This record gives sequence, structure tokens and C-alpha cells, in this order.
Amino acid sequence: MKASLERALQQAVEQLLADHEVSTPAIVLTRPKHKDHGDYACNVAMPLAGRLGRKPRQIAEDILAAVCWPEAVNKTKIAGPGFINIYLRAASEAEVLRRIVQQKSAYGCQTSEKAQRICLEFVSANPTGPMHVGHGRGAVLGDSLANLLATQGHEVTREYYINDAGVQIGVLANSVWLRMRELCGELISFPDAGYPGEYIIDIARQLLKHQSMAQWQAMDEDARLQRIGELSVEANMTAIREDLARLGIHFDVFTSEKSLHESGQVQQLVQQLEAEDLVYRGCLPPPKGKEVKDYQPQEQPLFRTTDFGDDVDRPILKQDGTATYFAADIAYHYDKVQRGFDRMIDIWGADHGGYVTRVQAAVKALTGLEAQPDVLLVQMVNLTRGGRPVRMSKRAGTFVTLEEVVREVGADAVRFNFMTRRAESQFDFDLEEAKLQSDENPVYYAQYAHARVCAVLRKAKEEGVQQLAAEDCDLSCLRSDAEQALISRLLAWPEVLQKAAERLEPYRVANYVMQLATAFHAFYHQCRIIQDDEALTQARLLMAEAVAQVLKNALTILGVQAPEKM
RNA sequence: GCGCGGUUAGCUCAGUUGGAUAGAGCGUCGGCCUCCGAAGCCGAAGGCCACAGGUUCGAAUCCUGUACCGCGCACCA
Repeated sequence: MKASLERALQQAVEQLLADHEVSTPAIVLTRPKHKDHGDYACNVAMPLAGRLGRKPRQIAEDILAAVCWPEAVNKTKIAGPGFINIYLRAASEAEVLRRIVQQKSAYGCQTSEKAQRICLEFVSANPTGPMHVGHGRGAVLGDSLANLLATQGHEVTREYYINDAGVQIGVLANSVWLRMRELCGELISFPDAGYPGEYIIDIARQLLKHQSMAQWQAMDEDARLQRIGELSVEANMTAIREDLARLGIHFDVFTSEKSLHESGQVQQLVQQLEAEDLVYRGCLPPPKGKEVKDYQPQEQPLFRTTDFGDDVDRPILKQDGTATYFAADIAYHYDKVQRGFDRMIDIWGADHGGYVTRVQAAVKALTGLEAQPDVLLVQMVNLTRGGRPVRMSKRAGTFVTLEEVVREVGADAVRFNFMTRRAESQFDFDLEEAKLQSDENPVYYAQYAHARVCAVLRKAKEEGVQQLAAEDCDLSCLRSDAEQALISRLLAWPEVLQKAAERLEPYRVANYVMQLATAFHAFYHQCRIIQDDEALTQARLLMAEAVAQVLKNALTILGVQAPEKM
């Protein structure tokens, strides 16, 4: 519909400009906020006014005189400074109800010829402890985004990168080992550098069941720490998977950083970079802004990321000759490219913001500018309890885990609340308040709308109303403001979905859900659905069915239940 | 110092890439269930869209600068 209106205007404008040396501006239709301004509005007369040196309202008149509208247009009006407002025939808009009921969960979805294979990497929380709320936000965002992209025909792989290599795993193993000895009666002083959390003791206990202390002590020290590290990572990953499952999130692929080292992919990558002269030996300048006392100029192999947009070149090998995290991460992204993905999307915490350019630069360099990951940074969740900040540092060991939060406020409420905010805005989340207001939570507003529609549909069935087939309903009787507003919301769904997917912004879906719920609640109060007028009852039941369907479609993308009763 | 993100109602946040009278949830105040689900609806109060310039028919939105908040800035991940 929108496209055909745009075409009609396009032709009229081109005709009008045939005699002028003026390029045709892009015709963009918008949905006005106010019902009085029509179903669609076009502003094309205004930019033309400047170029043609005439008044915008006059130009709009000329356009309207020349335009050849499709059947569905009821009337048009020139308004304000020169808007062309387009009013459609009510019946033609209401046709959407039939489409929704026929297409069901496919309404709003597209099968684009531009469909891509997308690798969406998210969460990737370090396997050194439980997930906290910030991870949860990234998890919810990623899962909803994956659902969203799938509606546009893309094939999405959900992927988790396990950072199971490097010094933090050594620290983890060490911490667990100390706790194991402590559990066996040894008096130890726990180092500041260790992980102090309770969960470490749980893992220690688990490992002592796995094998006796005597057996652990009999092992060679390196082998023991390595084994403890492996088992600890495994334990943490199990906990992380459970946390994710509690939110209804599942991954298709887990890629282990360690495996990239063991398979030789990292080493191979380093060699490749050297062969392509993307690496040279050099010294990093001292860091800016932060006082570093023990700075020593040190010669290292540096990746020429500055040639691809980075601020400084980045080391790929440490002083001891082992690969940096950066090197492994490049190898990982390169691996994604080789697996044949058309697009890579990474969701990271804001604390990794400084890391974006260098990874993008590296992948660009490796693929001859062919590919680079899109990185979404999700800002911190500022967790408070009764107005007091709650520390979330893993090192402090006093953080509130994602599990606790999900248990307190429920998976649906967590998911929905996280999705009502844009990723780039910080999010203040107060636990006391979330608990206190759990009955007044926005998520219930949306879910209640769905349960309510379902209740009406049930009621109709109970009262023996025979629902007509969608094709046989007379939709011309849906004329009230509330009905029109609701239809226009339903009609907007595919546009919302497409835009949300294009911009990688699933919060738009949550936003839409609220709008649709509002429109439905208003309609419900203003219009009685089941009533004496047979035709009107049929039309409104069809509308109710359509609302239920679209609410469900939208909530499903957000990973939130659409209950039939509550 | 530099980079990224933010600043909109008492609180938490939207604002359809520059449009018409800036919205929602929570909170406050006042109405609405003999009637399909009141977890709802209707109404009211509440705004210098951080500040100052600029761009143009038109700015919360774009550009420049300033202020404040968050995150990051070698040899960790």
C-alpha cells in the first residue's frame, strides 16, 4: 500500500518537474501521529519549495492535480505548511485483519531475496563465574535480535565464544585449588588476586567428590592446575547454560578459545599476518591518561591496525611469545568468515567499547576489506537495591547474580523490561522496586491484553457464536475511532518489524507491543465485541483474533509468554 | 588528555533518521465494574527536551562548542 502511494506521488512529481532543471527529491511517506492528519502524509512539497522558489502549498496543489491515486485512497488534503495528507478507505485498511488471520505467525515476516546467513555472537561471558545482570541484558538483546532477524528471512546462528584460555583461567584454577585445600582443613590465606565468590567453594567441593584429595595431591602441579581449570570452566559453563535456559535462551554453537589455540588456528593466523606483511616488530607508546609506573618500552609483533582505522597498532604476541587475546579473537572472526557467513554481529558489554575498532580493523585487513563485524555495545545495568548501589564486580564476590534477579522478578518481566530500553542507554534497575511492582510491571500490561482477547474469544465460543470465515466478514462496519486506530496499529506491524531488524533494535518491538496493547484496551472499553448486531460482532471478533495473533507474534520475538489466562 | 555512550515529566524510559499540539509505564489527584477479564479505561496535574551558538520553510532530532554522568585507553581478558 505504502509503496503504491509512493509510486503514484513519484510519477506526479516527475511530471511536474519535467520542465525544470530540478532533481526529484525522494518521496517519503510517514504515518502522522494524529488521526486528523490522515493515514499517510507526504512532505515533498516543502523541500521543493526552496528549489522552485514557490510556496509549498501551491506546489502541493499542483501535485495533487497531477497524481493518479490507487483505488484505496478516499481523499487527500493539504494541511499545515504544505503536507499532503492521504486518507484511505476504511474497508481497504481493514483488509489487513483477513491477512493476519490467514497468515498467522507469518504476518509481518518477509522472505527477502537479500536474506543472509548471519552469525550473531552474544553473551560470551567469561567462564570464571556466574552471570550477572549486565550479561543478562546482552543475552536478552541477542536472543530477541536473533528472532527478529529471522522474521526477515535471515538464517541466524546464535553463537557463544568461551574465553577458556589465558591467565584468568589460571587464576580460577588457583582459587579453586586453594578452596579445596581449605575444605580439607588446611589453613590458607586467600590472595587478593583470586576469585573470592561462594561459587568457587561449591566447585571445590564438587572437584573433591570427583577425585580424592590424595589423588589430586599425587598429580604433577601443572597437570593438576590444568585439570582443575578445565573442570572449573565446565562447571561454570553448566551454570551459565542454566541461567540462559531460565530466560529461554539457547545457543546453536559454542566456540572455545582454547580450541582455537589447540587446533593451531591462532598460530596459523599469526603466520599468515606475517606473510602478508600486516605485522612488524615495534614498541607500543606509553598509555595515555593513566599513570603506569612500570612502563617499559618492549618490542613486540604489532598488527598494522592503524592502516585500517585504529588509533595505534596492536600486539598479537605477548612478551613471552604467546598469543594475546586479540590474536585469538581475530582467528575466531576469521574462522567465522571461512564458515561462510554473510554477516557477523557481535554484542558486547560497554566495557569492551575500546576494543571495537581494532577487531573491525583486523578483520577488514584479513579479508581485503570484504568483511567486518557489526558490534553492538550494550550499556551497563546499574543495579540498586532499595536505592543503594549493588556492587557487581566478580572480584568482589558480592555481586547479585542473574539467577537471583530472574528468580525474584521472573523471566518474562526481566526480558520485557530489558527490551523496553535501547541498548545504548544505561539502565537503572532497582531490585526492591522490581519486586514491589511486579504486579504493575509493563510486561503484565501487554500480557493482560493478550489474555483478555483470548477470554473474549472463549466467551464467544461459550455463547455459541458461530464465527464466520474471514472472507465472509463485512469489515465496512468497523468505523469508530478506536477501531480505526487499532487497525492502523495492526497495519504498522510489518513496517515496525522491518525497521527494527534493519537497525538491529529489538526494543522497537517492545515499544510496539505497548502501543498495540493500549490501542486494544481502548477499543475494548469503547466497543462491545459480542453483541446483538450480528455483522458487527463478526467483524469485531475477527479484529480480536487479529490482535491476539499480532500480540503473540511480537511477544514471541521478545521471548515473552503470551498467556491465554492469567 | 583522547575515544565511545548518555542528558527529554517527581522516577524509569520512548520519540517512526528533520515535520504538525513532545509521549508511555510507575508515582500523585479525580472519575468508571447490575454490562465480553478493573492486571483495565477516561480525565487532571506535571516539560527552558542539560546549556550556548549554527544550519533551514521547520530542530528534542543534524553541525560546532560547553557542562555534568558512565565506560574504556601498553605488556589482561
